[in-house]
This record gives sequence, C-alpha cells and structure tokens, in this order.
Amino acid sequence: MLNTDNNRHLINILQLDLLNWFKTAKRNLPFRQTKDPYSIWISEIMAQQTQIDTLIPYYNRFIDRFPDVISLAAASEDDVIKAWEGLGYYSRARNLHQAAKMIVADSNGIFPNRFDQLIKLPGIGPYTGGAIASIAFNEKVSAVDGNVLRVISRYCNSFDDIGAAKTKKSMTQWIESILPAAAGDFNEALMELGALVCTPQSPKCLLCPIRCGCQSFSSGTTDQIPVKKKKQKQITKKMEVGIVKQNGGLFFIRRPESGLLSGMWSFPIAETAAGNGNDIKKKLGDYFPALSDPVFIGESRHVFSHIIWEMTVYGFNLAGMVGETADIPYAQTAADVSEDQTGRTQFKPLSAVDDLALPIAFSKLLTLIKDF
DNA sequence: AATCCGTGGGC
DNA sequence: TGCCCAAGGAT
Repeated sequence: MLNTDNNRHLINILQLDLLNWFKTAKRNLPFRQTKDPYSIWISEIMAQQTQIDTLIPYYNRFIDRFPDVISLAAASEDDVIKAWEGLGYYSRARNLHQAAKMIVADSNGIFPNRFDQLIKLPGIGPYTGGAIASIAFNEKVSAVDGNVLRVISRYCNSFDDIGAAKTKKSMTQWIESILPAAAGDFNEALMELGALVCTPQSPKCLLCPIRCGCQSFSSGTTDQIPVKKKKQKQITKKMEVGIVKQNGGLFFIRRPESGLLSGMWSFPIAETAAGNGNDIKKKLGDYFPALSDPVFIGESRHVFSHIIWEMTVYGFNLAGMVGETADIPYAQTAADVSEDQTGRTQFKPLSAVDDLALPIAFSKLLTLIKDF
C-alpha cells in the first residue's frame, strides 16, 4: 500500500475525484432509493458473489414479498428458499431467514445499527457488515469486496495476493485510515468504479476519474494486477437421474439439510460409473418395491462452482406398488422408506412443479422430460 | 489456509 | 468448447 503521509496528493485524488465521479456516474439501482437497513441488507446478501444485473429482479420480488424484517421472520423457510430459487448459494437464504428471526426475537425487530453487532448475525461477514454499517448508518468502516481489492491494488501498484487473509487485513486497515466522512458513498464509489471502469479484463483506464493518481497505470502494470491464485477446476461427476411418474405426478426428493443444494427439491439422482441406469434404479429401490427397467430419456450437463454433473436421465414406471393412486402421498404407501426420508418425498404434476424450490440443475430437465 | 457452496455472462 | 469472474461467508 502507499504510504499515506508521503502521498497526500494521491490520497486526495482517490477521495475527492472518486466521490465526485460517483455523484454523476452511479447507476440508478433499486436499493439506492432507500437507506432502510433491511433493504440494504437484502441487497448486500444477494450481491455476494453475484453480479448486480442478475440480482435486481430477485431483489424487487423479494422486497415486495417480504417488505420488512417482521414479515421475513414470520415466513416459512420453504417460502424464503422459493424466493431465492435460481440465485444459487442457497445457504444465503437460510441465513437470511435465521437472522431475521434473531432480530425479531432479540430486539423486537429493531435492526442492529453497528458493525460489531451486524457481523454477529449469520450470513453477515466483514464485507457485508461494513457495507450495511457504512451505507445505511454511515459508520466509518470499510467494505472490502473483490472490486475494492482490485481497485486499490491497482491504484497502489500492489502485487500482493488478494486472496490472502493478510492482504485483506492490511487493505482494510489502509482504507479505514483514509476513509472520508462520507464513508458509505466512498465504499460504494470504490465498488462502482470496479464494476464499471476498473474491470478485471480490459479496464477502461482512459475513462477513469482517478487515472492520474493510479500507480499501476503510470507503471504500465494494470493488466498484471490484481495477483490471485488460480481456482482449481471442477471435478466431473457422472450422474443418473430417475424420473418416476405415477398418474401424471413426478416423484421428487428433498435433498439433505447440509451440502450441495441442501434442503432443495430434486429428482432422484445418483453418482454412477456404469451409466446404464441401474445405479439410480437401485437407489429408487429404497422407495419403490417394483420398478420397470430404465428408459433412456436424454442427457444434460450442469456446472457448479466446484463440480460438474454429467447427467443421464432415465424414466421409470411403477409396477406392483401397494396403494398406487394419484391421491396418496408416497410416504404413506411405502413400508420401507427409511425414517429420515419420511415426509421428504412427494409426487407433483408437471403443472404444479412451480410450487417447489427446484435448483436450475433440475428445472432445466423439465423440458427434456415433458413427453415422458 | 483451503474447501465448500450456484448460477449466468463475457469472450 | 473452456475458462474467468461476480458487492463473500462458514467451516
């Protein structure tokens, strides 16, 4: 980082010119129409590892559906997860709901207004706590996200690894040492510059309001910064998906409460080596006494942050099932469903699948199976 | 410190 | 294709 005593003029550019630029260049975003901490909170949780353009329709729907912390706390977890469907990183929604209940129980719905209180809530870490505290309450704390790490690294011509905890810590302290009174605006301005101008690839340096102070621009090193380790690429897993149909209803299983897509609804799915449909048939045997042989339906590929599923989809028909009718939930008819799966399965007709919180990995199979 | 945790967009 | 990245947090 730059020595702030010997570089007063560079610090002035960073503070004043950036804030002036932000006044006119900032985007007109829905969560910039308010200082309501609840709304800021929702937007910041949604913004974690998610581009702003992606989250805007989710934000508008979520605020409409759950306008305040009381209504969010009173909602069912299924309803909250459903509102999050498609956004990914679903533990964010669970933590949001949990935190809302804590705020109502602990302080009668009054939103915590200090950084050190905010970061005690589930889902709120150093970045989000700093963002809410500075934007909603103008507390003098920094909010260091990926944009800020990139912008400041370039401005100071720093080759420190931005993935290292040590770098994040020193960056946070450095920013707080130069933080102007308008802390919230300054934090937002750094992020906005990173999103619109000081982008990861092909930064628009000729349009940059603080170019004349930027130490990587004058050194010609902007494209080498920030320094970060490569992510390791995803592991590919071969999967079999089972589509079981009973009187027009499709069979769904709720996923376990931890791990990938936890708590979300899914089609039965199993990892496989052979890929002939028998692995998923074996798993379905835990639920159904008799099944037809697998019928090949199609293939699909889904890329997660750390896993790739190569899915082959098979259809099954029920045979010889006790009490097989359209109206009886399956759990009531299966004698051999294990205890922990009770109430975690159901049949839904294609027309009512929208009731379930279904991850994209499965919802994109719906067109594939519509004729099964 | 290194992993796990989704999805969509850019090139 | 593939590879990078995005207003990170929890463990």
